Amino acid sequence: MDRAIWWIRRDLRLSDNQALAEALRQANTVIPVFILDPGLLSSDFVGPARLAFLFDGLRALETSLRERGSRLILREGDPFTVLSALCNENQVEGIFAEEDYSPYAIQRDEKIALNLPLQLVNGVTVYHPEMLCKANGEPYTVFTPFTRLWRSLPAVASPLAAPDRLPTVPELQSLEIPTQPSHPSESTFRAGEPEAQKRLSNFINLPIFEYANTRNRMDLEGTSQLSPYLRLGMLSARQAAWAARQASDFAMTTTAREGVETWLNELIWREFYAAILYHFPFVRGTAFKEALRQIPWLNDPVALNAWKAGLTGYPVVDAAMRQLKATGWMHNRARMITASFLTKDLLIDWREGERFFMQQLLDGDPASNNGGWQWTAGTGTDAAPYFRVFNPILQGQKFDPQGNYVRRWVPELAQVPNKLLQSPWEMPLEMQKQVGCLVGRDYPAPIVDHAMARKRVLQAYKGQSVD
DNA sequence: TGAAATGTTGGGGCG
DNA sequence: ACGCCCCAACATTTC
Repeated sequence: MDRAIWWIRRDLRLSDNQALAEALRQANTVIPVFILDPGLLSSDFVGPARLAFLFDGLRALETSLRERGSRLILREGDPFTVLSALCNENQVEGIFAEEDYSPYAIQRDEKIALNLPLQLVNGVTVYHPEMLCKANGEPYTVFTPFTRLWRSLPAVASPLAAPDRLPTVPELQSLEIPTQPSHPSESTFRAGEPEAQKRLSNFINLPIFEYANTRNRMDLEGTSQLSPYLRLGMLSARQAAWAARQASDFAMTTTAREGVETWLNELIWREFYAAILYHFPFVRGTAFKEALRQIPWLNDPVALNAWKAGLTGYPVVDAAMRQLKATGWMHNRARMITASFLTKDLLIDWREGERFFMQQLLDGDPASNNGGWQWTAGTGTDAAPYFRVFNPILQGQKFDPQGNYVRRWVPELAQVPNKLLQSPWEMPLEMQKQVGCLVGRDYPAPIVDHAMARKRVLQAYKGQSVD
């Protein structure tokens, strides 16, 4: 064909882009198009942080396109309307896009494919969810057999190189990439493919070999922090999995091998939740476990706001929530702790937390975020049992042993001695004065007593659960 | 990818 | 030397 559109959605990269590669294979001229979809941008599952990251990512992509003789066409509106107009006015014969498995995307794409020549190509995950089913065709709902199958599949294909040159794009009208909204004040995530690839290569060069030991430590940078880049496809899942394979060739010690395998496992968790959402789209909004759809939530709006603001009186919870707001990212261990606190200590519906995380996180992904929340709430596939209640004090002591994480994000506690840092209300009044932190004035008293809350949530879940 | 409650063991102080 | 108690330390069970 002569002209095709590369419809960019969550694949803001030129390297290892199977949709772009297929468009280039089939067409002489490829028009890169991104559509600002009001239906998505105004959703309450989107917030300014990720929008700003998206717009910066588009700017970076446009730069890369121009360097190769192409350009980015930015339009706004309902995708079907926009694409129809583009096709009619420019004799476009094909539209190529990376398949997206979220319910909204599936519905949108099915409707478009009825009337327009849309071809979907795999790429959001390494393997298509349809490939990751049991012998009888049923999807997996337990992670362990899923990961066993994932690892047994033919080796991950090597990623595609970015094309050196791209065809010239006809003169088409294009919007300016918005400069609003602004970034979280302390975000360290620079958008764009070059940054993503640099971070990946840094990570597999050394930190990956320590990953098994350091990944749970909130006070260290033990994780790859690649999730925002995977979210918008500045890095492909295949590039990440391929890099892990390369790293495993250099893993000489047991620790190093464990590090690589543990990190790969996290990538497979991402594929697992993508497959869950693909096969069970109702999990967006409904507990996977039928027996846990009637939990008597308290949903106290005051408590919810305290949680959002990082003012619960539990230092590790507050540190994490403030990190989220300030940077658009939160350590995974901290995500589990804050999610457990919201659902189990405060007895607030996991959907409230899911939505807030989607609004705040640069990496907010409908599948992974939903999977994580349902896991913690105990309502999901292969989820934590309902009686697994995190103790925020013990979690802080274990995974922030020197308290550097808490001190970084909750500066009013900076002078509190280590022993009482995770439970500052236990400081004698004399000590509170000495360290300049009166509990109840300079830092909140705990909004709930954990021991009481634990008993309460076990009661609330009891009888709701059959297992 | 928990934590609390309960049970067991074994060393040491002490009469 | 012996029995008794206390209580860490560790293991198991329960939520």
